[in-house]
Amino acid sequence: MTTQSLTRNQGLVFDVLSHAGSPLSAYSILDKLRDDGFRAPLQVYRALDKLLEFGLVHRLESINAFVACAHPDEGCHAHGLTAFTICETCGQVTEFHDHMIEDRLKGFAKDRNFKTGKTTIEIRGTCAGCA
Amino acid sequence: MTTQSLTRNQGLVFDVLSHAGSPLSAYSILDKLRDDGFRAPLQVYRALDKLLEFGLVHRLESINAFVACAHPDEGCHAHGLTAFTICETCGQVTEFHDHMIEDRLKGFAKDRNFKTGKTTIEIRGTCAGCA
DNA sequence: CAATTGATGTAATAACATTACATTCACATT
DNA sequence: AATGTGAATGTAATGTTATTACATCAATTG
Repeated sequence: MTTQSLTRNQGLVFDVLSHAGSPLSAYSILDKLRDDGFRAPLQVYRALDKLLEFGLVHRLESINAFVACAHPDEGCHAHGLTAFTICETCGQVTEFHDHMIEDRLKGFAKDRNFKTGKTTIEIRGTCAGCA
Repeated sequence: MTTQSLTRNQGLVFDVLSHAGSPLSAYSILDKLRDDGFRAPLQVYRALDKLLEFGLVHRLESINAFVACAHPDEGCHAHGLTAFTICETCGQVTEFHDHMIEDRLKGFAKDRNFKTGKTTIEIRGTCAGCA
Protein backbone atom coordinates (compact mmCIF):
# COMPACT_ATOMS: atom_id res chain seq x y z
CA MET A 1 0.00 0.00 0.00
CA THR A 2 1.49 3.33 -0.94
CA THR A 3 0.40 6.72 0.19
CA GLN A 4 0.10 7.69 -3.50
CA SER A 5 -2.98 5.66 -4.18
CA LEU A 6 -5.12 7.30 -1.54
CA THR A 7 -8.12 9.37 -2.48
CA ARG A 8 -8.23 13.03 -1.58
CA ASN A 9 -10.18 12.51 1.63
CA GLN A 10 -8.11 9.53 2.70
CA GLY A 11 -4.93 11.50 2.03
CA LEU A 12 -6.12 14.47 4.05
CA VAL A 13 -7.07 12.33 7.02
CA PHE A 14 -3.82 10.39 6.87
CA ASP A 15 -1.86 13.60 6.68
CA VAL A 16 -3.55 15.04 9.74
CA LEU A 17 -2.85 11.88 11.71
CA SER A 18 0.74 11.67 10.52
CA HIS A 19 1.51 15.17 11.71
CA ALA A 20 -0.27 14.90 15.04
CA GLY A 21 1.98 13.96 17.92
CA SER A 22 -0.75 11.98 19.60
CA PRO A 23 -3.96 10.12 18.87
CA LEU A 24 -6.90 12.08 17.53
CA SER A 25 -10.62 11.44 17.77
CA ALA A 26 -12.64 11.33 14.57
CA TYR A 27 -14.28 14.60 15.53
CA SER A 28 -11.02 16.42 16.14
CA ILE A 29 -9.83 15.23 12.74
CA LEU A 30 -13.04 16.65 11.32
CA ASP A 31 -12.36 20.00 12.97
CA LYS A 32 -8.87 20.13 11.50
CA LEU A 33 -10.25 19.49 8.02
CA ARG A 34 -13.06 22.06 7.98
CA ASP A 35 -10.96 24.35 5.84
CA ASP A 36 -10.44 21.55 3.37
CA GLY A 37 -14.14 21.18 2.87
CA PHE A 38 -14.99 18.53 5.43
CA ARG A 39 -18.45 19.00 6.85
CA ALA A 40 -19.67 15.73 8.34
CA PRO A 41 -18.32 12.96 10.59
CA LEU A 42 -18.97 10.38 7.94
CA GLN A 43 -16.35 11.88 5.68
CA VAL A 44 -13.80 11.16 8.40
CA TYR A 45 -15.12 7.74 9.35
CA ARG A 46 -15.16 6.58 5.77
CA ALA A 47 -11.58 7.65 5.19
CA LEU A 48 -10.54 6.05 8.49
CA ASP A 49 -12.19 2.77 7.55
CA LYS A 50 -10.09 2.57 4.43
CA LEU A 51 -6.89 3.63 6.16
CA LEU A 52 -7.46 0.98 8.81
CA GLU A 53 -8.05 -1.57 6.08
CA PHE A 54 -4.78 -0.56 4.41
CA GLY A 55 -2.92 -0.81 7.71
CA LEU A 56 -1.89 2.85 7.57
CA VAL A 57 -3.77 3.80 10.70
CA HIS A 58 -4.61 2.13 13.99
CA ARG A 59 -7.64 2.53 16.14
CA LEU A 60 -7.01 2.73 19.88
CA GLU A 61 -10.08 1.02 21.30
CA SER A 62 -9.58 2.08 24.86
CA ILE A 63 -9.63 5.79 24.08
CA ASN A 64 -11.75 5.95 20.93
CA ALA A 65 -8.99 7.55 18.93
CA PHE A 66 -6.78 6.97 15.92
CA VAL A 67 -3.04 7.13 15.22
CA ALA A 68 -0.93 6.83 12.10
CA CYS A 69 0.97 3.57 11.89
CA ALA A 70 4.61 3.79 12.98
CA HIS A 71 5.81 2.21 9.74
CA PRO A 72 3.24 3.03 7.09
CA ASP A 73 5.52 2.21 4.18
CA GLU A 74 4.88 -1.48 4.50
CA GLY A 75 1.39 -1.12 5.84
CA CYS A 76 1.35 -2.40 9.35
CA HIS A 77 -0.33 -5.63 8.40
CA ALA A 78 3.12 -6.97 7.59
CA HIS A 79 4.09 -6.99 11.25
CA GLY A 80 1.51 -9.23 12.82
CA LEU A 81 -0.09 -8.35 16.08
CA THR A 82 0.30 -4.74 17.13
CA ALA A 83 0.35 -3.56 20.73
CA PHE A 84 0.47 -0.06 22.17
CA THR A 85 1.50 1.91 25.18
CA ILE A 86 -0.60 5.04 25.61
CA CYS A 87 0.51 7.80 27.95
CA GLU A 88 -2.51 9.24 29.70
CA THR A 89 -0.66 12.45 30.48
CA CYS A 90 0.85 13.52 27.16
CA GLY A 91 -0.94 11.22 24.76
CA GLN A 92 2.28 9.70 23.41
CA VAL A 93 1.65 6.36 21.77
CA THR A 94 4.27 3.70 21.19
CA GLU A 95 3.57 0.82 18.88
CA PHE A 96 5.29 -2.51 19.34
CA HIS A 97 5.23 -6.09 18.17
CA ASP A 98 5.99 -9.11 20.28
CA HIS A 99 6.05 -12.53 18.70
CA MET A 100 6.00 -14.36 21.97
CA ILE A 101 2.77 -12.66 23.02
CA GLU A 102 1.34 -13.20 19.58
CA ASP A 103 2.15 -16.92 19.66
CA ARG A 104 0.79 -17.24 23.15
CA LEU A 105 -2.53 -15.68 22.20
CA LYS A 106 -2.70 -17.71 19.01
CA GLY A 107 -2.09 -20.83 21.06
CA PHE A 108 -4.80 -19.98 23.52
CA ALA A 109 -7.27 -19.38 20.72
CA LYS A 110 -6.30 -22.54 18.88
CA ASP A 111 -6.70 -24.69 22.00
CA ARG A 112 -10.29 -23.51 22.23
CA ASN A 113 -11.07 -23.53 18.52
CA PHE A 114 -11.60 -19.82 18.71
CA LYS A 115 -11.13 -18.20 15.33
CA THR A 116 -9.15 -15.03 15.95
CA GLY A 117 -10.15 -11.78 14.29
CA LYS A 118 -8.84 -8.43 15.40
CA THR A 119 -6.84 -8.45 18.61
CA THR A 120 -6.39 -5.44 20.84
CA ILE A 121 -3.50 -4.92 23.25
CA GLU A 122 -3.27 -1.53 24.88
CA ILE A 123 -1.33 -0.51 27.96
CA ARG A 124 -2.46 2.79 29.40
CA GLY A 125 -0.25 4.52 31.90
CA THR A 126 2.47 7.15 32.15
CA CYS A 127 5.45 7.44 29.84
CA ALA A 128 9.02 8.01 30.97
CA GLY A 129 8.91 11.70 30.13
CA CYS A 130 5.75 12.33 32.15
CA ALA A 131 6.59 10.23 35.22
CA MET B 1 -15.11 -7.92 48.33
CA THR B 2 -18.35 -9.72 48.92
CA THR B 3 -21.54 -9.34 47.04
CA GLN B 4 -23.26 -8.61 50.36
CA SER B 5 -21.75 -5.20 50.84
CA LEU B 6 -23.05 -3.77 47.61
CA THR B 7 -25.58 -0.97 47.64
CA ARG B 8 -28.97 -1.51 46.11
CA ASN B 9 -28.07 -0.03 42.75
CA GLN B 10 -24.75 -1.80 42.60
CA GLY B 11 -26.43 -5.08 43.49
CA LEU B 12 -29.08 -4.67 40.82
CA VAL B 13 -26.53 -3.91 38.12
CA PHE B 14 -24.30 -6.78 39.18
CA ASP B 15 -27.26 -9.11 39.19
CA VAL B 16 -28.27 -8.16 35.67
CA LEU B 17 -24.73 -8.71 34.43
CA SER B 18 -24.35 -11.99 36.28
CA HIS B 19 -27.44 -13.44 34.67
CA ALA B 20 -26.76 -12.19 31.17
CA GLY B 21 -25.02 -14.72 28.96
CA SER B 22 -23.10 -12.04 27.15
CA PRO B 23 -21.78 -8.53 27.59
CA LEU B 24 -24.27 -5.71 28.03
CA SER B 25 -24.02 -2.04 27.23
CA ALA B 26 -24.73 0.48 29.96
CA TYR B 27 -27.93 1.47 28.19
CA SER B 28 -29.21 -2.07 27.88
CA ILE B 29 -28.58 -2.53 31.59
CA LEU B 30 -30.57 0.64 32.14
CA ASP B 31 -33.45 -0.75 30.11
CA LYS B 32 -33.48 -3.95 32.15
CA LEU B 33 -33.67 -1.97 35.35
CA ARG B 34 -36.48 0.43 34.45
CA ASP B 35 -38.91 -1.62 36.52
CA ASP B 36 -36.59 -1.34 39.48
CA GLY B 37 -36.72 2.41 39.36
CA PHE B 38 -33.74 3.22 37.18
CA ARG B 39 -34.31 6.33 35.12
CA ALA B 40 -30.97 7.72 33.99
CA PRO B 41 -27.71 6.43 32.52
CA LEU B 42 -25.76 7.86 35.40
CA GLN B 43 -27.35 5.43 37.80
CA VAL B 44 -25.87 2.62 35.76
CA TYR B 45 -22.51 4.23 35.17
CA ARG B 46 -22.05 5.00 38.85
CA ALA B 47 -22.80 1.45 39.85
CA LEU B 48 -20.51 0.13 37.12
CA ASP B 49 -17.67 2.37 38.29
CA LYS B 50 -17.85 0.84 41.73
CA LEU B 51 -18.19 -2.71 40.45
CA LEU B 52 -15.16 -2.18 38.23
CA GLU B 53 -13.27 -0.82 41.19
CA PHE B 54 -14.21 -3.89 43.23
CA GLY B 55 -13.13 -6.20 40.41
CA LEU B 56 -16.59 -7.71 40.12
CA VAL B 57 -17.13 -6.50 36.59
CA HIS B 58 -14.96 -5.96 33.52
CA ARG B 59 -15.30 -3.39 30.81
CA LEU B 60 -14.72 -4.62 27.27
CA GLU B 61 -13.15 -1.62 25.62
CA SER B 62 -13.47 -2.82 22.08
CA ILE B 63 -17.24 -3.20 22.22
CA ASN B 64 -18.24 -0.64 24.85
CA ALA B 65 -19.84 -3.24 27.04
CA PHE B 66 -19.58 -4.83 30.44
CA VAL B 67 -19.43 -8.40 31.78
CA ALA B 68 -19.50 -9.92 35.24
CA CYS B 69 -16.15 -11.28 36.34
CA ALA B 70 -15.74 -15.03 35.90
CA HIS B 71 -14.68 -15.47 39.53
CA PRO B 72 -16.28 -12.66 41.48
CA ASP B 73 -15.76 -14.30 44.85
CA GLU B 74 -12.17 -13.21 45.03
CA GLY B 75 -12.69 -10.05 43.03
CA CYS B 76 -10.76 -10.39 39.84
CA HIS B 77 -7.98 -8.13 41.00
CA ALA B 78 -6.44 -11.17 42.62
CA HIS B 79 -5.59 -12.68 39.28
CA GLY B 80 -3.40 -10.10 37.64
CA LEU B 81 -3.83 -9.18 34.03
CA THR B 82 -7.11 -10.26 32.50
CA ALA B 83 -7.59 -11.06 28.82
CA PHE B 84 -10.72 -11.92 26.89
CA THR B 85 -11.98 -13.69 23.83
CA ILE B 86 -15.18 -12.17 22.51
CA CYS B 87 -17.32 -14.02 19.99
CA GLU B 88 -18.74 -11.56 17.52
CA THR B 89 -21.52 -13.94 16.57
CA CYS B 90 -23.00 -15.04 19.88
CA GLY B 91 -21.41 -12.59 22.28
CA GLN B 92 -19.82 -15.28 24.41
CA VAL B 93 -16.93 -13.93 26.44
CA THR B 94 -14.16 -16.02 27.91
CA GLU B 95 -11.85 -14.54 30.49
CA PHE B 96 -8.32 -15.82 30.91
CA HIS B 97 -5.05 -15.05 32.62
CA ASP B 98 -1.61 -15.70 31.21
CA HIS B 99 1.45 -15.01 33.31
CA MET B 100 3.82 -15.21 30.42
CA ILE B 101 2.01 -12.49 28.54
CA GLU B 102 1.73 -10.46 31.69
CA ASP B 103 5.46 -10.72 32.37
CA ARG B 104 6.28 -9.92 28.80
CA LEU B 105 4.20 -6.75 28.84
CA LYS B 106 5.57 -5.77 32.22
CA GLY B 107 9.07 -6.25 30.86
CA PHE B 108 8.39 -4.12 27.83
CA ALA B 109 7.01 -1.34 29.99
CA LYS B 110 9.85 -1.55 32.46
CA ASP B 111 12.48 -1.35 29.71
CA ARG B 112 10.98 1.95 28.64
CA ASN B 113 10.22 3.31 32.08
CA PHE B 114 6.58 3.25 31.20
CA LYS B 115 4.41 3.13 34.30
CA THR B 116 1.65 0.63 33.57
CA GLY B 117 -1.93 1.42 34.46
CA LYS B 118 -4.85 -0.53 33.09
CA THR B 119 -4.01 -2.98 30.35
CA THR B 120 -6.50 -4.22 27.79
CA ILE B 121 -6.23 -7.51 25.91
CA GLU B 122 -9.22 -8.48 23.81
CA ILE B 123 -9.42 -11.03 21.01
CA ARG B 124 -12.49 -10.64 18.86
CA GLY B 125 -13.47 -13.46 16.57
CA THR B 126 -15.66 -16.51 16.39
CA CYS B 127 -16.05 -19.08 19.14
CA ALA B 128 -15.99 -22.83 18.61
CA GLY B 129 -19.77 -23.12 18.79
CA CYS B 130 -20.34 -20.47 16.15
CA ALA B 131 -17.63 -21.47 13.67
C1' DC C 1 -22.60 4.95 -24.29
C1' DA C 2 -24.63 2.16 -20.55
C1' DA C 3 -23.56 -0.27 -16.56
C1' DT C 4 -21.15 -0.99 -12.62
C1' DT C 5 -18.42 0.13 -8.76
C1' DG C 6 -16.23 3.02 -5.42
C1' DA C 7 -16.05 7.51 -3.42
C1' DT C 8 -18.37 11.65 -1.86
C1' DG C 9 -21.83 15.14 0.23
C1' DT C 10 -25.40 16.06 3.52
C1' DA C 11 -28.80 15.51 7.05
C1' DA C 12 -30.62 13.09 10.60
C1' DT C 13 -30.35 9.99 14.21
C1' DA C 14 -28.51 6.48 17.29
C1' DA C 15 -25.37 4.96 20.87
C1' DC C 16 -22.28 5.90 24.56
C1' DA C 17 -20.78 8.85 28.44
C1' DT C 18 -20.26 12.97 31.52
C1' DT C 19 -21.32 17.44 33.97
C1' DA C 20 -23.94 19.89 37.17
C1' DC C 21 -26.75 20.31 40.89
C1' DA C 22 -29.97 19.03 44.44
C1' DT C 23 -31.21 15.53 47.74
C1' DT C 24 -31.00 11.55 50.72
C1' DC C 25 -28.97 7.95 53.52
C1' DA C 26 -25.76 5.74 56.90
C1' DC C 27 -23.21 6.49 60.53
C1' DA C 28 -20.14 8.60 63.87
C1' DT C 29 -19.75 12.35 67.31
C1' DT C 30 -21.49 15.22 70.46
C1' DA D 1 -31.85 13.60 69.87
C1' DA D 2 -29.10 17.03 67.09
C1' DT D 3 -25.29 17.65 64.08
C1' DG D 4 -21.64 16.83 60.81
C1' DT D 5 -19.58 14.08 57.35
C1' DG D 6 -19.00 11.29 53.34
C1' DA D 7 -21.04 8.12 50.17
C1' DA D 8 -24.79 7.17 47.35
C1' DT D 9 -28.78 8.63 44.77
C1' DG D 10 -32.18 11.21 41.56
C1' DT D 11 -32.80 14.06 37.61
C1' DA D 12 -31.99 16.96 33.71
C1' DA D 13 -29.15 18.57 30.42
C1' DT D 14 -25.41 18.16 27.56
C1' DG D 15 -21.29 16.33 25.37
C1' DT D 16 -18.96 12.82 22.56
C1' DT D 17 -18.66 9.01 19.38
C1' DA D 18 -20.62 6.45 15.49
C1' DT D 19 -24.12 4.96 12.07
C1' DT D 20 -28.17 5.00 8.80
C1' DA D 21 -30.32 6.72 4.81
C1' DC D 22 -30.34 8.74 0.60
C1' DA D 23 -28.70 11.48 -3.25
C1' DT D 24 -24.83 12.51 -6.31
C1' DC D 25 -20.42 12.17 -8.66
C1' DA D 26 -16.31 10.02 -10.87
C1' DA D 27 -13.60 6.33 -12.91
C1' DT D 28 -13.65 2.00 -15.23
C1' DT D 29 -15.17 -1.37 -18.14
C1' DG D 30 -18.01 -4.13 -21.31
